[in-house]
Amino acid sequence: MTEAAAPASEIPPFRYTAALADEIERRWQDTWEREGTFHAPNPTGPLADSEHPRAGAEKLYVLDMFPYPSGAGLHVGHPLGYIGTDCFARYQRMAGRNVLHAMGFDAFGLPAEQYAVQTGTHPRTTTEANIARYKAQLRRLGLAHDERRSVATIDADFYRWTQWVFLQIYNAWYDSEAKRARPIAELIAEFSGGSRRTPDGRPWGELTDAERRAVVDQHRLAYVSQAPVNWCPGLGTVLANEEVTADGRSERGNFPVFKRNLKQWMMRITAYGDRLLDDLEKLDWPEPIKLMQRNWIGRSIGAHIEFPTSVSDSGDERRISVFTTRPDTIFGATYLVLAPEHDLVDALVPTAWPAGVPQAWTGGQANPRAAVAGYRKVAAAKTDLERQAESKEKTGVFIGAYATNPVTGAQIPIFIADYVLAGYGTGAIMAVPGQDERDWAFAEVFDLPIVRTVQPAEGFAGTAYTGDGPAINSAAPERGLDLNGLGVAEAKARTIAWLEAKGHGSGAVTYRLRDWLFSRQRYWGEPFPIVYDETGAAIALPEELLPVELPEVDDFSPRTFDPADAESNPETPLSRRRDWVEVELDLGDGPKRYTRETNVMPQWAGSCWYELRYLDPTNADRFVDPEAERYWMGPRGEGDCGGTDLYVGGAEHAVLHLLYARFWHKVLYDLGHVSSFEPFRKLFNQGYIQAYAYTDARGAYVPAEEVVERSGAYYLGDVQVNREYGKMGKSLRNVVTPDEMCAAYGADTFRVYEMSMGPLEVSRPWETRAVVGSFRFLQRVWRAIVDERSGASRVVDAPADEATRRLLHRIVDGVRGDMDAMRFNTTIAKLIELTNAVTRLPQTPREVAEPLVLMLAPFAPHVAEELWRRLGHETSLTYADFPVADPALLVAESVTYPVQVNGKVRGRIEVPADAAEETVRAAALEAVAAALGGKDPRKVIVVSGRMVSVVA
RNA sequence: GCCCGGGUGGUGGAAUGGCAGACACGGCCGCCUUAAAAGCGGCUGCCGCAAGGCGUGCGGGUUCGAUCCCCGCCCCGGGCACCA
Repeated sequence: MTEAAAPASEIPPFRYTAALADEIERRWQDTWEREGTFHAPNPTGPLADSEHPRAGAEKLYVLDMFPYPSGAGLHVGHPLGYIGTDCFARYQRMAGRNVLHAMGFDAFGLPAEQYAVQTGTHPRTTTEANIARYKAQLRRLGLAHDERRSVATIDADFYRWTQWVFLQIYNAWYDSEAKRARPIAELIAEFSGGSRRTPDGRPWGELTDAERRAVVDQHRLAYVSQAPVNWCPGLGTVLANEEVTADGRSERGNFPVFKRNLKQWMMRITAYGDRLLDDLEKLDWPEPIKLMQRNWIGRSIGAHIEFPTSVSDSGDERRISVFTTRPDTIFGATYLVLAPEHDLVDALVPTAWPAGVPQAWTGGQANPRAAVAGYRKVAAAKTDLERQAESKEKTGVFIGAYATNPVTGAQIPIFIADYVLAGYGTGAIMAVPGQDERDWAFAEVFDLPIVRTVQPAEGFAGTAYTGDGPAINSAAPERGLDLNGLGVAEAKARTIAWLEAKGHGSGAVTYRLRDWLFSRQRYWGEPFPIVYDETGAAIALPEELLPVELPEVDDFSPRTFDPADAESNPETPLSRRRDWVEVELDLGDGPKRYTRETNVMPQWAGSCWYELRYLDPTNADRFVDPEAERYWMGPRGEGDCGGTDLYVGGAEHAVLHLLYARFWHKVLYDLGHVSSFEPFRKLFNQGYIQAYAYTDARGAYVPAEEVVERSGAYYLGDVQVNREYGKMGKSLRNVVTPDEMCAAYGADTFRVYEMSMGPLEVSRPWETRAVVGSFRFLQRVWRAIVDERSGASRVVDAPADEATRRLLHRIVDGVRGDMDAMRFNTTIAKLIELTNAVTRLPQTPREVAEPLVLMLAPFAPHVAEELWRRLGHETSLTYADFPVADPALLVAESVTYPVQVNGKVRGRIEVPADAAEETVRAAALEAVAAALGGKDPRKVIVVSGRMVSVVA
């Protein structure tokens, strides 16, 4: 032994160091895996276990939004929510519940496909390698998942059931009377039995096969439509409305998106608009997320009103149907506006201007047809961004035709203008400038009449008045309608009744929500279980032919185009595999040749139902066993929606994933496949961990970990750099990984740090140098129980002193409350408080050491298991009872009251906890006698157990 | 423009009508050490030598008492955006 070895020996041999943490953590991770510690028993089936300590216990289903396994691996921000749910799940297990917590992978996605296009590596190869890496990183964090239940959406065993759910949706229709989906066979039965009328009234038996199929297909919840869709040439695929940003670009890649009429698969989510909206009431979700869904669905209640038009050149009588939320303002409808692309425009435009048309209405054109064509051309050339920028400036052109206001009988001009959208309502409005800002602005530009039909409030100085008030100028006694004096609500009801009685319209509801565009021209997604026959009709494959496996291809790329080439057409990667596309099948009428659907499903498909597969991941006969679903997700009584007990993830999925998943779940509910009618009962949005990034004078990012702060400025060496705050990312050179933190301090320290840095729902900056505080905390806990020099126990069986015992029970009580409410940061603060108190004691009483270790276990499970063992326990603490406070010890013996005089603390008194109010009052007045200066107080308020306030 | 969420020490945050700043980082001082690191202990909102005063974005209000409730404004973050 030489002198050189001395420094190392100065660290006490049994100190809780990173090396010891690492050893403990890996050992316990192996033990948990070997013993299947976190397996949650199902009520029946292969995952049932009647011997399990929680078999038959009250259940709790805790769910994370499962990740897309990206090639970059995890940074410290990613596992925040996962650690949060893990701490909560571990606590709930100790509190007696049977907790289901699993982790899977949303593994179809664009990045692996784009990588494949660049390198030729199969997306499956990349994705599976990424999943393996994620699993290793997550395992290192000690997350207590039931690993038997892990699924990946790319596994054929999984997507077989994604395809199966698609078939359920395809083979269903929405019965708007019953307000639920029903099997398509029941619709066909109604048609053939004659209880339901065919669209054109002919008996079902007289329709050809093709006609029948067309009628049925019009009702399906998944259908092919030739409709305007979002075509993104830069990505080579179409996109859902939800995937297009407000300025008309793709959310992913930021490429321009164009409206094109293309044949695509759609999902009839609009049929569920009402229920998706109304059932939000049942959900325990953050209010802002509910609001975003409400806004996205955008239900408007109003009326459809029919306006007869002047007879067109062709001699047809045409009526224009408008949608309005303000039928009560119909007396003020002084013109109509159609969207430029509205179907009726061409039929209505006459060849020549009527007499006396103002020059400003004509767009400077010699005849209406030229005016319409000219306006359409200008409107089409505008990008969405330009439209927005110019949204204040109203443009339009008169089409040369007039309509009749059904209530006033007045001839009112018809315009086209781009402020009316083809895709909303009927694509036409009655313009009421008196009560609508946009109509007012348009009326001013074209000098159109403005009639107020609601008396503005006293002192109103604006233009259009949209508030409530009595109706004015709204009587047509000769037509049987008089609204004058009525409030808005009453006037609406009266008008709708009149419209319906006279056949001029009816009450109506419209939605902003559009049907969901469900096909993508990509490779790396679920193939559709659909083939086409020689007539081009779509035919669903029978269940026995599932899964339709994704074939191998040489070229993973869809054909992409110049991002600005709006006239290009999609071409799918699968369409190039002709030997896969052309297939011979016997679908009941002998072997025939069919062509496969070559689109694939969007990335959202797998995430629409994965939470159900966790419940019964090995089931080869059903997507989920009904009993397992009822146990884990079933309603908890009359009116309850059921669903997972907790769902944690980022707010960025507020509309997309959460709306689609709710929709699928409701279809499955209607068809009797699940007992819950909402998938996620409680939603919690975790915040994000963000980071500082630094740029030098050239704007290039410099390694964030090498930057130091000196007197308020930031330096890399001697060079001053500029600080930015935002995401963590490779290109920003500010990534910190959980792996680095585990190596430097251990997973337990990392977990404690992430949970202690703030409330789970709040975003906050990462600060590596602060992690040491959590490390010191765990070292103190360790030191309280293990002697650093000898490794011997410092725990004694002698009882704790009264003060320590009271502190313990107060902390236990607080910790329970905090854990139930997922306030992990304040829980940890309390545990630190207790630890700091114990640290000051010469020895650690067992009656404090054991509950401390148990309360620490959800956050630092490895070191807690290790200490639990050193405390003499032979089994894992996973199912040990979480400490309970003794209520008798929560009542303080004496209370210190601050005494305020005129709102300022001027003294303190200590009195027995059960002192009468008079006693407290007298003691308080005595304590502040000096401040009162001999005067009698005007008022004395004694807040029991809190404080005394004296008004001098 | 409209709708949400939020502004508290040098930093992350705590307290939701009752002693503002729990707990932690950082900083300062000390112990240990030849020294450094680690660890441990003390102090640390601001002004002031002190007594004391001031202090939760700004202005007002309710209250014995307001970070908390109400009204008006400013700033930051998010969502929606001609939706009839």
